[in-house]
Amino acid sequence: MNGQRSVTAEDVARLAGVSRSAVSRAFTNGASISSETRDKVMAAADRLGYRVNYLARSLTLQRTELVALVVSDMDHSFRARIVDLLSRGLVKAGYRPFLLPWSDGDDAGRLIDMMLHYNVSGAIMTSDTPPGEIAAHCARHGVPLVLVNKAPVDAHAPRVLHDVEAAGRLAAEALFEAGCRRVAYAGPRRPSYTIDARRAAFLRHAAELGMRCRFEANGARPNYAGGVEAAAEFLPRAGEVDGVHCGNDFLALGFLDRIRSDGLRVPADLSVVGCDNIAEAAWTSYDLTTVTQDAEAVVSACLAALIELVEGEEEPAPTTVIPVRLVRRGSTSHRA
Amino acid sequence: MNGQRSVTAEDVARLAGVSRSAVSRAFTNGASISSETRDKVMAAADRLGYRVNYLARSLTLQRTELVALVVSDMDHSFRARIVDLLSRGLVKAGYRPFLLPWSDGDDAGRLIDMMLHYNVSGAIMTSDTPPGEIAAHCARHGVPLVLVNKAPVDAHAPRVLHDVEAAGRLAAEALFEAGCRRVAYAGPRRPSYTIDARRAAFLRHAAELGMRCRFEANGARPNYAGGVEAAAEFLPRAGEVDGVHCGNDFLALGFLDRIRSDGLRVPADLSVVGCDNIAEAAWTSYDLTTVTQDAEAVVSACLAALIELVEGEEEPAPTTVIPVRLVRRGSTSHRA
DNA sequence: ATGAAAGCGCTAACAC
DNA sequence: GTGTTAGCGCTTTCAT
Repeated sequence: MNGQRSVTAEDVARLAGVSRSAVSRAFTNGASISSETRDKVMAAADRLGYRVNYLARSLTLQRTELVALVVSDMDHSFRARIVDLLSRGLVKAGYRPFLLPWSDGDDAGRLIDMMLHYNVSGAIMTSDTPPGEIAAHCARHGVPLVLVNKAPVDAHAPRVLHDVEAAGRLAAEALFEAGCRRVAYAGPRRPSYTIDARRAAFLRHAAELGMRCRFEANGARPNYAGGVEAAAEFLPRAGEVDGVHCGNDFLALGFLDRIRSDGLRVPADLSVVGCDNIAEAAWTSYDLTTVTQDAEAVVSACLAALIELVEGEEEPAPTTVIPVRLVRRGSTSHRA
Repeated sequence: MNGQRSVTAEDVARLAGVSRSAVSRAFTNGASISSETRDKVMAAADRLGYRVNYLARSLTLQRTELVALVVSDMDHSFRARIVDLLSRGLVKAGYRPFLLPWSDGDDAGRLIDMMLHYNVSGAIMTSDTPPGEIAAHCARHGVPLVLVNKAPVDAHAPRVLHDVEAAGRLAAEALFEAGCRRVAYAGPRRPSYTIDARRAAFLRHAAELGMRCRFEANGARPNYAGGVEAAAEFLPRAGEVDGVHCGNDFLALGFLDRIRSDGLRVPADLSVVGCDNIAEAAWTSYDLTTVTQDAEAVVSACLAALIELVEGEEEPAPTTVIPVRLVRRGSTSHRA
């Protein structure tokens, strides 16, 4: 099935009546070649359907355009969005995204193997489950790596993350301004760098505003099901508080659904604030007040850092913090 | 930054005191080599951190493990799921997913260029916006291609799709069994192969069951916003019907939210059936009855077809239809 | 079982 | 500006 021998520069050269190198030059930006021969080459190439073999080229060039995209939890719509934006940005910048899915329990060694087998010129790691150990491998083997919303690692690798400190503060302020004075926090049991950092900031700022955090409720993972679980743990003590901050939006939505089916009204009985501003948060059934994480800004900073790392002279900033802002919706009461 | 010269088979050979070919053989499955020399090679390779350069290898082998994943609309969570499953499946099967994002208005030529530049050994196209024209290019250049949930194309390319006929029928039956007799259809204006085919099947089966379809309402795209738009168009005539089938779940959720905020109660006033069974459909706020499309089955059929195409002797089936089934939830009334 | 040598498709340094 | 030549890292006959 896969028969047809591919057409090579040699074939084109023969047809155009020039040398192999002329063909190469015709396809190399800024090579010294007369427009006349270039035209001849291009015509021949067109006729034969010739395409430069980038794999062969990368052999001589000692570099590829491949960039590994290490990603887990694609079912999280925020992550899917990031991957989408990243891959588009990479292509636009002349790179080719190479998808390396990561699952809990995978072998970090195999992952780094793949990167090296294919000689990727860089890698991007998003979501916090892939172990930091991978970063050390990348560093050792000279693979430029950028981390997105991930914990710092021992190895030197630039990171891009949204402003977790501000996010926690904004969540606390939003509850405060909604009139809340006694709050709680609902989060995942599974550790997550950004969620945990945000939680800490939230608790600190809540305390500063005089809103003591009465208790915390947990679900297993930072998704809808985790929110439902956290709500179940929360409900018996619901009367003690008037505001809740949830670890992320997915969790908040599950939390909302669960407490509502128990008869609690939002925001009358309780104000709720999430984080991420996923598309679903804006849906009428939820109308969730949340802290927005600007995916496009995160991605463009990430790409800038990677490109600087790969092509640039200077080191990119070790950490780029992307600003966040509050999106006020119906899940927090509006005080006059 | 990207300094370190990569270690080659030559280096390993020297350290192990053997020839280059011995090294190659040590890494080639089923090559004739004594376990003694293999051990020597492996030890040296380990010490140097040697990895076979697959790009160089592919030059001699005349084939790569690269598979292009042409994907658009990754913000659709169902698509993200498919991409996730596909990439994991490909990696497991020894292939490497190469992500080629597609946006409306992109140039099909550039896309095929990339595939050829990198000598991909196959391609998978999901979602129906990328033009069928790409398939013709693939065929002409001998790139094995599998289509997922896409319209048939002129070029010969195996397709995998869920059973649209059954899906339409199940939706009609679900409404009928919920007691509906006068129904409507809400869909996107933007054409979509699977959605359009499902609509046709739905209308036909509804008629057979004696439920005349009174009218159709449309939104622009098959997403939440499109559902809201369709609902706006629907509401003035809401009284004429007792059941609605929506083009897909995302659209159904927007539709639900919009009609509910107008005071309509589901399923008391109206039963609603979607299609896809996205995660959100199960959320308490929606509890949407829907036709489930088994993403895992779709993906494994797709991979099987691709692998058969690339490695196999026989042609895979031109079309693989994946069964669907109804998931009954709260958006349709239960009759005794 | 092993090494030498040729060649995969390409680019670049070197002569002219 | 153009052709010739060497070489990128690898696999694979072909001898031995």
